[in-house]
Amino acid sequence: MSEMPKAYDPDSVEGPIFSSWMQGRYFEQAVVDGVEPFSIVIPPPNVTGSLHMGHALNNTIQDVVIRRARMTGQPARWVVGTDHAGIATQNKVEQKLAKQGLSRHDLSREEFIELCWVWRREHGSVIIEQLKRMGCSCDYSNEWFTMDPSYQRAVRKVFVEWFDQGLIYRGKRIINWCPRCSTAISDIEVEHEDLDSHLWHLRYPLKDPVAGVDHVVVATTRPETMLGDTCIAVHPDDERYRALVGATVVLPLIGREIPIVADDYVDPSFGSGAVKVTPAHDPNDFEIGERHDCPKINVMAADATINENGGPYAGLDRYEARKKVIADLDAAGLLVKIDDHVHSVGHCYRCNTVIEPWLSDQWFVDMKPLAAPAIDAVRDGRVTFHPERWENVYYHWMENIRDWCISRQLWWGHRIPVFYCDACGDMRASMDDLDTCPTCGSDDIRQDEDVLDTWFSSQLWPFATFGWPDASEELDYFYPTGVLSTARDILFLWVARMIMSGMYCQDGEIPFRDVIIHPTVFNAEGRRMSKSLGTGVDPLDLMAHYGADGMRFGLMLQTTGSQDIRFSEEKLASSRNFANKIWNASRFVLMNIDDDYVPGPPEITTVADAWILSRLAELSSAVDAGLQTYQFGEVSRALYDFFWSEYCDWYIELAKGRIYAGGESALSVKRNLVFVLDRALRLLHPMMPFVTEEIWRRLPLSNADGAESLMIAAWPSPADLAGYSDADAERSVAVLREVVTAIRAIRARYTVPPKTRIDVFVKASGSDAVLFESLAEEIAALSGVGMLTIDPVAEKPAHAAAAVAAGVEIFVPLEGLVDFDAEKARVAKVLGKTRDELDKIERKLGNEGFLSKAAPEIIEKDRLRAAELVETVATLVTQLAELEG
RNA sequence: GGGCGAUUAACUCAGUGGUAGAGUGCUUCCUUUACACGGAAGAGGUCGGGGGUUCAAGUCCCUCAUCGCCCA
Repeated sequence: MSEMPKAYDPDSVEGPIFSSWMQGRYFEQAVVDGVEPFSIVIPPPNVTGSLHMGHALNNTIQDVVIRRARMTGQPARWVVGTDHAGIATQNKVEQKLAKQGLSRHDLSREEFIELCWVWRREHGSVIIEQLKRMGCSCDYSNEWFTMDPSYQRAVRKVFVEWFDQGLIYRGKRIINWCPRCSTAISDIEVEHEDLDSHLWHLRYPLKDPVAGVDHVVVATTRPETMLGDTCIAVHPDDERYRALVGATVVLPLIGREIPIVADDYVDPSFGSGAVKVTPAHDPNDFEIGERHDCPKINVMAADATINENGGPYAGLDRYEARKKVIADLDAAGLLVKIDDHVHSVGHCYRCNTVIEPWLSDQWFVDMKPLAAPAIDAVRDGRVTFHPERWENVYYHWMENIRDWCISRQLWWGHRIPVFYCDACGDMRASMDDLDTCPTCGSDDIRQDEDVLDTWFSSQLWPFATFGWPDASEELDYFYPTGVLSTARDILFLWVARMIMSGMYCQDGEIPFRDVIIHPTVFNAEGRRMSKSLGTGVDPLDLMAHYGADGMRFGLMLQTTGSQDIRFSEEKLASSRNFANKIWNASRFVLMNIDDDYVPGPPEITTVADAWILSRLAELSSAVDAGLQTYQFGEVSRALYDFFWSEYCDWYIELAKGRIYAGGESALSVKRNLVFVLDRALRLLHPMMPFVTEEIWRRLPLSNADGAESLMIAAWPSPADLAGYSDADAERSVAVLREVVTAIRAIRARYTVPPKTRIDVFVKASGSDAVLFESLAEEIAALSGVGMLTIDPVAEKPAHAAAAVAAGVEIFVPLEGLVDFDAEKARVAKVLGKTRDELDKIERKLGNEGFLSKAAPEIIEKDRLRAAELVETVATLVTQLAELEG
């Protein structure tokens, strides 16, 4: 066994440990008949992506959950892979082409798709490698991609079934068009942002004056769309315009004659109360246009320039057209006024370009029939959200769900398997590509040009990754999965759709039981981390500084159910220090294990032994329960406190004397040190897999406790350790700690040199005296005491510092050192605080309501506390009097 | 406009009815053979404001304020 370096060095440990896990094939999990499995599917990262803080957090959570499950003996599989990210991947390849002065239209569709595959082979594994760097225990031998051949069959099967059942339909609708990506996107891929803009009031002349009125004023936030206006609408009850309904307006700049119609949609209080209606460029206007049978004139091309329908403005970009339209209207005296106005503008969630509501032919999914069972699954608890409040967000969206636009005008992706016969007009969805029309036999047949939304394929992830649509033992075994962990912005894009499609495709069986919605990681200023804004932090840099364990644990410390994370690098630094602390504690234990050490079970020979084992038992139940309810912050704090503030600060310190003394006591304390370290490392392993594994392999364990690797060692079950619970030992050590701290405080107050032994008198009688006698050795060892005297009638020497701890008085003779004035001030302050507390508690005990209504154990606790406080006050009063005398 | 969340020590945050906690920072002391990525001892909060319920409220209810997010 090699010597342990003085400081833990993640760099030299993480690589070899990870390789050993891969070599041991511990991440792989086959079907085990008759044993309940546990599985997780990773939210497939975008194949073009690289690890960001959201991934780092989310994958740490999944790794913690799956590692615990694996250690409990459940067959555990974590499915990994990437999604083909239609827009993003296509962008990457187009950028590459652009460098050669080419666009995808210079290539055939097939050639372009082949380039996408090449790109994926060359760059698509970046994020998978980064997951390995983090230590994620995914099954990398079974990596999936949403364009895999069997996955393509899954997508096609769902499309064809939904098509045949009428759940998928084609229609000419207003959709969200991204002019940069040159494709439609769905409603939930649009992000709305309030922008400062204007409300332009425009004067539209009437063809013929009505009752002396020769124009109508309309207000608009998008003046350039007036080129496509096909009517003016007013509210039917609006007295101002009643006479004008049915009149004709001559559209300025264009000259088209358009009617004034009455429609309930119009809000008479907004703007002038009259609105211009552009049915091809606004979803509400589309509806008005439908109701009044107005033409839908599309004035914009796919790149958001004005098309030939825009007359003199054809060819202008939408914003140039806006400027020119306003200028021209102004010149014609038709611009009435411009108000400041804030309005909500949709942006593409991929590229942040302003979305254009645009009329076009697209494919949609009718979501309501799919949503109904998925709502029930959450209502009746088959699927549970953590934190629970996200269930309401889910219900709200699902109950108001709208049809999903699934067609994308891209080449890279799952091509829509719909075939049109130009000879007979047949249109059908087909599992197999068609060369001839099944109806008329013509070969004049073509496939739809569009591909499907990437989310259409990734919604199938929880079952397509187990081989569906083929019958599969793995699907039967691992589906439904146990946990889905994700960021909240994916709730609708992904989680809800997985529940819907999972239940549809798997006979109503849900895809996962628990959904974890983890916090969002913001930067220190509370801003969203963004690569383009430079406000992000790179997890790879963090791992380089703090180790993968430091980053993981630092994130876990910050993960609570109630609050987003304002990312604190300090927490990572303290987590790195924590790893080093554990390393050094282990180093101490191993340095003291000599060649003739024989592994064995723990042996309780002192109160400290009983205490640390009791604390271990408590830790195991806290960690086990906490992980099962996804309380990652609480679990990590429990582990931190146990290792640092109990095992290191007290148990190891108490062990030193016994080790140096040798003999039987040395052997038993070594066995306890090893046993507790072993079990605690197991409990910590899911959060800090590397450092725990590295240390654990060095531990001298008995065959019963050993395994090739910590990651497949047995999880310490709370039931196995429950027998070590010992309330008496815990109380005794609490007293020990209080007294030691009091003596150390006296030493610090008078700067007694560390090596100087001091004499200490403890004034205790009865059961107190017995307790102190039993702890005398430990107290002395930890506070540098030469002679400890326990005496029921101890008298305070003249030159002595004094303290009250655990209800007893402690004297430390310090000839010539005591500063009486400082001592008086200190005692007075402590006395004041103690009296305040006593007053409070006595008021409570004098309250009839409290005595009659509070729980008896609470009252008893307060009585004991009051009694102790009374003694403490009396002692302090005496001490103060002596100091003043 | 509707909903959700937050407001606790200088900073970042735990704490879902019974004596206010942690990490970091700060002060003092300590290079004691596990660890200076350390040890010891300290200082520092009327738990955003107001009202209510309760024997008891940081914790439950109402209300206001501020900040953030989502939906329309």
